[in-house]
Amino acid sequence: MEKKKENLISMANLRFSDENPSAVAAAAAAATSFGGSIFDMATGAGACDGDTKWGSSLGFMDLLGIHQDFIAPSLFDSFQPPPILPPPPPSTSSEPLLHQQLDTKQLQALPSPASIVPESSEVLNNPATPNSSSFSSSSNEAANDHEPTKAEDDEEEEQDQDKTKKQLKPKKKNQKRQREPRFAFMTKSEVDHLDDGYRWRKYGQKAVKNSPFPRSYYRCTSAGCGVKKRVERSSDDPSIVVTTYEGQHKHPYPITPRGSIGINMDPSSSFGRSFVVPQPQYLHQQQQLQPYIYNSSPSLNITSITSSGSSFNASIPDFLQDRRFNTPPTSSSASLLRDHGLLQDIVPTQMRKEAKEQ
DNA sequence: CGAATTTGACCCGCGC
DNA sequence: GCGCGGGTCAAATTCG
Repeated sequence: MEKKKENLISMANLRFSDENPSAVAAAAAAATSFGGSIFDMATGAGACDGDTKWGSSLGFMDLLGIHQDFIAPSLFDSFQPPPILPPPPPSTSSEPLLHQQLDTKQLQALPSPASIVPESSEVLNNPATPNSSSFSSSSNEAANDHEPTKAEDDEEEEQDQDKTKKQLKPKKKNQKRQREPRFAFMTKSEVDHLDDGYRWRKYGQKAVKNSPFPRSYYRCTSAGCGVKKRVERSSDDPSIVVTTYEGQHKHPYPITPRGSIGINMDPSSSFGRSFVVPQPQYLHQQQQLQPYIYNSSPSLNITSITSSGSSFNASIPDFLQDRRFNTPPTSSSASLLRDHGLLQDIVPTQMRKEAKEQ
């Protein structure tokens, strides 16, 4: 139980911000490509009019573009399925997550409401520390970013030591790790590493406490791009893959070898806001896929969290506020986590909705 | 042969 | 101060 909670919490810890739209987009792309569907969350219960709505040329980027306009009190209230999902890449053998099975337990474990209650972030990373808003805590690293002093001081010394010990990263200290905004989402997939169109290089893997599944760490291979991605499987539901993006790509969206994803990231336009979407055919597929894409059952949860309360609103994706998506998110929908990174804040919302709608 | 992955060790922050 | 867990590094290995 605890574990589950922790998992969720950690996810909640992620920050959803406008600072890393590309990451978000990538996430979205990945999610969608997996059939996981970030968006499957949005539609109304079971209603899959998604194709009509989503069918439009709205791009992921647009959808995901985290803008500052979003001010909706409740993300979910205004959230609806995105227009189109990129065709699932062949490489990913995503299985139709027909029904999300995020553990209800987990969900239940999370407190309540959602709406953007900044302070509620308590549960985050540190269940133990209540007031340390998780948000801040999880992002505490980020928070710490501003304090180079000590770090720098120690830095030199430490470096020496480090060297002596093992020539490991001398730099680390300097930069006192600044955590980029993170964006996490859950997808149901057999494949751990979702193909989001970007090139990733795995640089580490760690066993996850209380989970039989390891966590893999990836870094964008593009030079100068420090975007990282963390992938792990939910211990609760092995079919669920939790992907966390950190940072934003500073380069154009790479051309997908598979050509499965037609995303056109135009660096000049705020990093790929334009998303070229799929062929009509896909739409058809979509319908077929709908069950897991728009399915009312939450097959996927998007969790996003903003590091700062203020950023919260700012970080909300356009699509969330797009009037095109008028239908309230449904139960099934994935939960969008944002906000102080409290998963609970989000999940609850979802749940609430579900309750309502049902 | 270069790129990507694996994997053990180390760093770092945090709670106790 | 110590232990734990998350995150990262980099040498070794594997793959294309």
